[in-house]
Amino acid sequence: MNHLFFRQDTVELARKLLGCLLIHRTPDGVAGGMIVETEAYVGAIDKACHAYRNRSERTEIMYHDGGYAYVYFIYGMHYCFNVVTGPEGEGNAVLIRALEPVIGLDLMRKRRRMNQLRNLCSGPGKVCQALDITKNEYGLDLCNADSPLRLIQYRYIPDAKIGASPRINVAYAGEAAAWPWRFYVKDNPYVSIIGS
DNA sequence: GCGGAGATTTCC
DNA sequence: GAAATCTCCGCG
Repeated sequence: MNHLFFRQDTVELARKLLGCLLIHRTPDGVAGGMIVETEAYVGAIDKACHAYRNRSERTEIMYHDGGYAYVYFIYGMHYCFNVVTGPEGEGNAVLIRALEPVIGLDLMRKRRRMNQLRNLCSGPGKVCQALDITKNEYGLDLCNADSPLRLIQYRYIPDAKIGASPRINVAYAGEAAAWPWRFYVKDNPYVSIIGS
């Protein structure tokens, strides 16, 4: 995947990223999984987006060309991983909310102190803990074949298998709170909220 | 400087 | 249902 791919419309990309593999290589080994749940955030119009009228040191990477990693720290204890999308200057990103574990299962189990496969990567904070993604990964180029953090085409998810819903925990965002910009693979047991 | 709130997870 | 826990931002 190259930067051209990530320059597409952000909501469209949130759908297309389902079925891709996210892989992180560290000195401990390689870990990764298939993306099964995403959320789109669009800076120009979306009150829930960190880059909504808020260009700062923290959000700076969101304004770059698509295909870079945006990682932020939340609630004093968790990291969340996003893919920057769209052309330069817009402030868009797709939050990766859940993976189906594929590579490095034992490494992820160890990092999560958890054996149950369904609880390894079923939430944005869990994904970062299982893959050891922290602020050190902020700004990494996801398109570079030599990068330790990469996105790779893996499975094609047909439209009929894609569900949509409002995004999670953005009630404060006014009318944007109701926009159906969360996407997930239907009937996949590794999404963060079962039954939706 | 200070205070509040947050794209979460976990356990009671 | 609430605690844990910290960084950033806005206010003044």
